[in-house]
Amino acid sequence: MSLTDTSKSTNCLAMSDVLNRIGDKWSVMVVGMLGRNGTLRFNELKRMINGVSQRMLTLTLRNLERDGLVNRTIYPEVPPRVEYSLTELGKTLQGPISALWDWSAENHQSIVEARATYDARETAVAAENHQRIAYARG
Amino acid sequence: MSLTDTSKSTNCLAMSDVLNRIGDKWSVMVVGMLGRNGTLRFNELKRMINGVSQRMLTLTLRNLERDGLVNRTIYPEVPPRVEYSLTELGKTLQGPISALWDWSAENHQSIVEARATYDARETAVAAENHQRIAYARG
DNA sequence: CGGCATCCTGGTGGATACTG
DNA sequence: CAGTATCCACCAGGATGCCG
Repeated sequence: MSLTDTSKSTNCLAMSDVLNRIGDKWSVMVVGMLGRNGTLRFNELKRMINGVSQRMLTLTLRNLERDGLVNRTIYPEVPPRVEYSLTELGKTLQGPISALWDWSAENHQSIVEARATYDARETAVAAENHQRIAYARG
Repeated sequence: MSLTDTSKSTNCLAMSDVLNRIGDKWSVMVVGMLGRNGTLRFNELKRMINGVSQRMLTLTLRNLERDGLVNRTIYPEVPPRVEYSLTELGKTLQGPISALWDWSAENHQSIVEARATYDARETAVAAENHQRIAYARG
């Protein structure tokens, strides 16, 4: 499926659907972590992913499992042990996600600078408009 | 910046920040559309991106502009004309996004099937538990 | 045409407490 | 340890109406 095919509406729907899952920051983080570390337990993931709540990690993992991207293995021990890893399908996602991750690392600084420039200009424009209003009022 | 560097916390923050913008489905759609069509007007984008509201398209475009990913050109005519296109930085995003788009097209079906399998199993388990409860109650 | 301002609602997700 | 359950605050985002 080449890039030129993406104008088809079916691809928009697929992209939309996929984005609803992997566009989620926690999902990307989980796939990234599992991709690099192979197999991780629940609390290991929780510690590695900064800011994720227990609830969100649980939901994220369930969704990834449901979509066939993550394996969930339960060991019937006491205390319980549950291990997560990427499925073969999940591993194929590593490529695109790595590309995104690398892009972020490379271009984050540019974005931060662009924001600063934009905000400075917006502030200046706002001040100018304020002046105009003052003039109009006499 | 290679994949092995992504365990650094700084990269997690950058990724998180970038994901907040490009993880948004509308942003991805807009970049995709502008990438393939070069320059588009507001209502052209609105027509091409199925389901986007005027408000969300406006906000999405403003954020992309603020992040230095999209150019906004106003032509002081009547009726007004505003054209949008990707900046150089925005164009570099096309690669990662295309990769994601292609992956979606290729693997969407697998995900749909995985969901169906998962849901069928969950339903079966729920039914089984229901049986157990019935037994327990006598 | 290409917005912006306002209102309003549903869902997202955090905090907390409890369980096998 | 690895969840589940419940409550609740917040805000994302749709609908609508007005404007340059």
